[in-house]
Amino acid sequence: MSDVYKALSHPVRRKIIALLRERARSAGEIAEAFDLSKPTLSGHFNVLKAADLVTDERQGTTLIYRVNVSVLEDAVAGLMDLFKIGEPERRNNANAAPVAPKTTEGNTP
Amino acid sequence: MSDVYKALSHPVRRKIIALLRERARSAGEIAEAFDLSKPTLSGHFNVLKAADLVTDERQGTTLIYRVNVSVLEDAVAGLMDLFKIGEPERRNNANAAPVAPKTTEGNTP
DNA sequence: GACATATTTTGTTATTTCCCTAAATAACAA
DNA sequence: TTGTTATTTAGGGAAATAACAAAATATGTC
Repeated sequence: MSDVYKALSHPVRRKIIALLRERARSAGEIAEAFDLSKPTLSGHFNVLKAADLVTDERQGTTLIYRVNVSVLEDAVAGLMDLFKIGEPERRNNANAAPVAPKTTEGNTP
Repeated sequence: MSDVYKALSHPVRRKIIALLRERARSAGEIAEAFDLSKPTLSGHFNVLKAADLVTDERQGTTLIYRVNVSVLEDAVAGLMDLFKIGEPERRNNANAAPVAPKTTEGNTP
């Protein structure tokens, strides 16, 4: 799930998702939408697949890509949780109890 | 707004946001929560500031960091828009009208 | 088998990112 | 001014990322 943010960090990959959100497309179709070589796009597909944001299915010689909607929704939910949208943040009590704060992820990447 | 995804792509920066979401903290306080040097954390602060995800305010010799909640909420909204959550995606009509699809961002990064 | 099409993998290069130590800056106290 | 604390900037090295051309793989047709 941490790969999702990395996958979303590149504008080309975000646009690929936007294209696939409209309809499923072949690798070649997607490549036409960019001024990049097919190997470069293929690398972006791999990043998106590693993050489970897209799936591919072979139809003859072509590969059809689709978005994985549930993972997308999880990403939004995770972002909302990260920001705890809804609950107000405390304004400024830096002198409060020095309790170790609970956080979502590990310290040393 | 494109810097936001890049800022969120690193686990340390996401944890910084989670910490600041609990309460405002000084740079030193945040640094204590990680096994990284202060200059390294300072670099992460700069990325978060460039994305406008946090603000800082000097109090004497210390710098107090806070999350910028509105930008966080915008990021969630942008993500929901990217995925058009709510509207169902079309399943497979790759032969549909060849209209240039409207996307959110530019082609050549 | 030989050939064409669609896509990926491999190898290489350039750029960016992340981390560190050392030095610089800012604010304040003595 | 001198010193102390808090934080940043500067410089550099290792690793990751992104791009390309060329070669390899997969599928289908003749």
